[in-house]
Amino acid sequence: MPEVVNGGAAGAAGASGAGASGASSDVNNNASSEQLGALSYVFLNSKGGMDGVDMQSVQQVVAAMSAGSRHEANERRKATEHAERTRQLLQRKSTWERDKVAVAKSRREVDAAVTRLEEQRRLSSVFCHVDQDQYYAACEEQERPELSGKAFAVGGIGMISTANYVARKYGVRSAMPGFIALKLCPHLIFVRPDFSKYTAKAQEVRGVLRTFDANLQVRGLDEASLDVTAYVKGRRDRDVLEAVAEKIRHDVAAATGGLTCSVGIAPTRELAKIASDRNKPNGQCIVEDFTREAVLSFIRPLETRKITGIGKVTDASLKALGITTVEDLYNARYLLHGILTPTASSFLLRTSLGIGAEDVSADRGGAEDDQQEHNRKSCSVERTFEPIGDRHTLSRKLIDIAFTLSRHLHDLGLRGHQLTLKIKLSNFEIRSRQVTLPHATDSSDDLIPAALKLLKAELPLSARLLGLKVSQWENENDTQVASRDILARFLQKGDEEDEEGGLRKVEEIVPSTTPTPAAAVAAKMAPPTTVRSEPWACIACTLENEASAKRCEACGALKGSSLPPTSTLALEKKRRAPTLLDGFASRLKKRSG
DNA sequence: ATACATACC
DNA sequence: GACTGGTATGTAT
Repeated sequence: MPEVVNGGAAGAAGASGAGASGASSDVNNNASSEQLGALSYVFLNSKGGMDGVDMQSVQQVVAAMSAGSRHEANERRKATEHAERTRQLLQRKSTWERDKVAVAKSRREVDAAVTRLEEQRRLSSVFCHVDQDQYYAACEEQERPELSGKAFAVGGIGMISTANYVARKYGVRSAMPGFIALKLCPHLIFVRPDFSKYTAKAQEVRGVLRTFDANLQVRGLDEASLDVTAYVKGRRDRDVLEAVAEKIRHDVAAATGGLTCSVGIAPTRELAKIASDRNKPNGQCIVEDFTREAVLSFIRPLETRKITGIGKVTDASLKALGITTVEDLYNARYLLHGILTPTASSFLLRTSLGIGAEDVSADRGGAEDDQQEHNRKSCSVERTFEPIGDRHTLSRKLIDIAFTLSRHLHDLGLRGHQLTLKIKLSNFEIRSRQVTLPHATDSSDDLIPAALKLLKAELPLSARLLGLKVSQWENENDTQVASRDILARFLQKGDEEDEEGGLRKVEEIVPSTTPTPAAAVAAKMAPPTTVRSEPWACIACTLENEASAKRCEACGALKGSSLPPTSTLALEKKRRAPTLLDGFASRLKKRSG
């Protein structure tokens, strides 16, 4: 749904304390890394339940805890890139401003677009956004009443998923590393996440919400967007809508044994979501009344960061252009149209008018509108670990991931044509490599060799994360396929015993006593005493190896068994990433040329 | 078609 | 000391 404005973090200045003062577009940051000073982390954005928090001192703790780390170094690297892109953005701004022809053209086009958008504005629908409060934490507290009133966080020392409201008073937030949270709140209790619990509760909640809109749209485990137009029979009186919001909150709490949620009601899904955040927790907000004027006065003063789709980076770019609020966004519409991509500028224009994506039916190709199930487009598994440079160890990790992914695909009844390897280097740089497979698959027999090949091409390196993603489903247009495949697999169940342990470690998959069928066959064909020049398939990772190889080239397992890894020096290749703003420049070139 | 960046929960 | 995991999408080449 959302777009990307892209551009620089630059905002550097703003960091923590007092916002960008006069902020008038003179942002002359030569962003040397020392000048960047305080880095901007997502979890430093004050959010619900953090009203009285001294963000200044939270910021200091975060900075102190991060100082000197590889992660911080990476953040600085990114900040420098952002600063450069912002510089280019401002450059293009001034070029555009001096080009009177371009400015005039922009005016014509945007004015026409605004007219068109206003024609499409619909104020007759009633949307309701439901957002569970501190969801994971609420689920946990329900089962462990002794946590009540105490500061706790769902997650671990590495990363926090959800902080309860008590912990938030200390500045602890989701997406914050646990060790930093612990510094902010020394008595913080960590609770291990239990997703099956949250999923089960989410189903209960959805059951309730479906009585208000059978076609609700879910967003993660703790959010849903409802079209309650039919439920309210088209009425939009304030008291009717307040009553609906109250009923939803009441019904959800009743059905879940007390889980609370916050509700927002508005003429678009986007506005309803923003409204739901206003009186959190356990509150509700109905946008004044369903008129153009009410909508505009609701959004105009909002900070751009409140808009779903405008994240940290985009927000910083907008700030560099002197844009802080939605009103600023509207006032800058000609400029934005002139210097951003059409997708980005039209998203921002629509947003600044408070017009919903659903009103602009052209986007979605109206016909296949309300598909019952959300169509998943990819399935992925990724794991973080202590930095590893040894290629055999990396291969084993990757094989484990492939088995897990295979099992997930299998459970979903999906087979894909595309395999993507994701690598996070030990310095936090992210790399991805993709192949198109000869046929759609969900099998580890296909995934493992392909994944290992992708990895091998990148070696040597030292990584802290590996991930695999499968996408591009077979028979995308055939909805029958999935269920047919599930049936097929059910019928072949006997063949799948080997696969069943997809989660087991490689070492467990290769018991040294019992040779796999492949190894047994290999043994018959080539007795150990004879050195036969036959290629062999590695038992551990299935890769075909040269006859002369004594060990698997990919995973290092000894021919006929698995083997402990040997170490390899970690070298990280240096690559130049093209930036989005480079692209803007070339697009402009095309235009004028 | 592939690689990278941004965003959301 | 320590900074996630899963999915979608936009942009460039």
